[in-house]
Amino acid sequence: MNQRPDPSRPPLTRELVLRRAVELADDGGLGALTMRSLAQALGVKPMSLYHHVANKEEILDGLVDIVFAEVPLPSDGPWRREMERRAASLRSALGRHPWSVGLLETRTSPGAATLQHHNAVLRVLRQAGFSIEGAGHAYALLDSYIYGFALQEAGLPVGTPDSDPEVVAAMARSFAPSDLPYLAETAMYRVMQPAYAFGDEFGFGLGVILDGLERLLAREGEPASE
Amino acid sequence: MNQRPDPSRPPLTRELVLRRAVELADDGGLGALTMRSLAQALGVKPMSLYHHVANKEEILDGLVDIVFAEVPLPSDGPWRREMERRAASLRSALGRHPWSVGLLETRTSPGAATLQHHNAVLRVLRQAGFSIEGAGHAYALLDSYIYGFALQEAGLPVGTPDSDPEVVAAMARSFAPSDLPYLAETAMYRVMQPAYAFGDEFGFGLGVILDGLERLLAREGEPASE
DNA sequence: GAACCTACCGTACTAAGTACGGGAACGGTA
DNA sequence: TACCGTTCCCGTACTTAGTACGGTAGGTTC
Repeated sequence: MNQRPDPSRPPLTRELVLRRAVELADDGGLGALTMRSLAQALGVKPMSLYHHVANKEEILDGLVDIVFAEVPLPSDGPWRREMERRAASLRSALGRHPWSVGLLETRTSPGAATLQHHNAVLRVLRQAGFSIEGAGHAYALLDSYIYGFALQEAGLPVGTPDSDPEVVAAMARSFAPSDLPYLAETAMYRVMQPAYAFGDEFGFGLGVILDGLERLLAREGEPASE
Repeated sequence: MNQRPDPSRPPLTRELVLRRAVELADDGGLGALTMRSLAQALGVKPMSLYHHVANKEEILDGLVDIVFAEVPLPSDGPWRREMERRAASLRSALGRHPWSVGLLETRTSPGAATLQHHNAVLRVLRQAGFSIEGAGHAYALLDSYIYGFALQEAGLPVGTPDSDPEVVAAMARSFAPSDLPYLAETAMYRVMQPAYAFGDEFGFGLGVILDGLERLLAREGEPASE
């Protein structure tokens, strides 16, 4: 019937569609992102979206790439500092978009930003002196940690503080402390520490890992290994 | 109309429903698990399921707990060996049920098996000499790594071997090696190693982490810290 | 001015979750 | 034997998704 009912609305583009999709997923989760809701958010009818993306799968692939695009590429500083920075930005990007962690499991075709990101990280590691294999080890270890941490954070009820009274109460209802004394002990300890936030654990684990990688790097320097 | 069209079929139970649900998810992914498909697999009509579970959410919660129930509880051996064992079993359980990794992100109410599992792990760590806080650090670090690793493994196309020719080909199509030299380098290296499998990375990272925790434990022994 | 293209929409089909209201057998109980 | 409650199950139907199919209005091209 009509081409553009409201001519003041800018024409749809793939970029615009993806950006709005991110917003919808951010508040409301992936469940709130439907072709219909997305169309409505864009002031458009559902089927119009299909002129800019092939299907919903393609939108989901695009979303992952947008998240990676938000993580600044590491640059030329000392490798350990660069990796710390990257870990922090990646974690915060995953935290800003909690749905992205779940998506990583299913999305198998990386986008351009994702590939560039991987390349930049490998560059830092290689130039720091890691062997190809060592860089692979290091990268797998770092990313496993970061993803896993983000996954656990995403599983917590909204606020980062683990001491959310409702959660503690729900937990207390679900088991008798005497049956699970060690769990109860830790739960107690955390409740008593009003400042405790699970997010603070991140730095600790990252430190352990980077220390380990530093040792690996030193060992790779020696010719003894092979 | 009729109560049980096929009297030879055992009556539905919550357990039976959940077990079949696991099977459906195992082959076919979470997407293949619908109330309708589940009912059909059980030889029953969809609405019958609702007499044993409140809704699909409850099924999903149950699935996570089943996965944890498959992981043997650690026992009284040396903590490092117990943690290695647990890491291996947990990873393999997550690998057998790749959908479970994604579920962890959304499921927030742990089941009985899950709670018992946490308790048993904390017990090992505490009895090994970790402080409450140290055990928390250690646990968060270990699980982040294990979950994250499983997440990355789940993201790989079915077979564990990263050298799956189709994937490599798809990657090669999606970027010019000269633009992403470091990524290309690693991709090449892996293709040339026919034996390379991402799964083999697991032990490396775990070793780094356990080494770090061992040092932490030694440090906690000293009184200097506080 | 005919053919084509771009951007969009209307309609309609299919699959999924599930509310609602039975109904058939079985076990008391009287 | 008649009545009744309980357990397990089913039929129907509503709602919300994704998306195939086939337009249509306005530009663009020759």
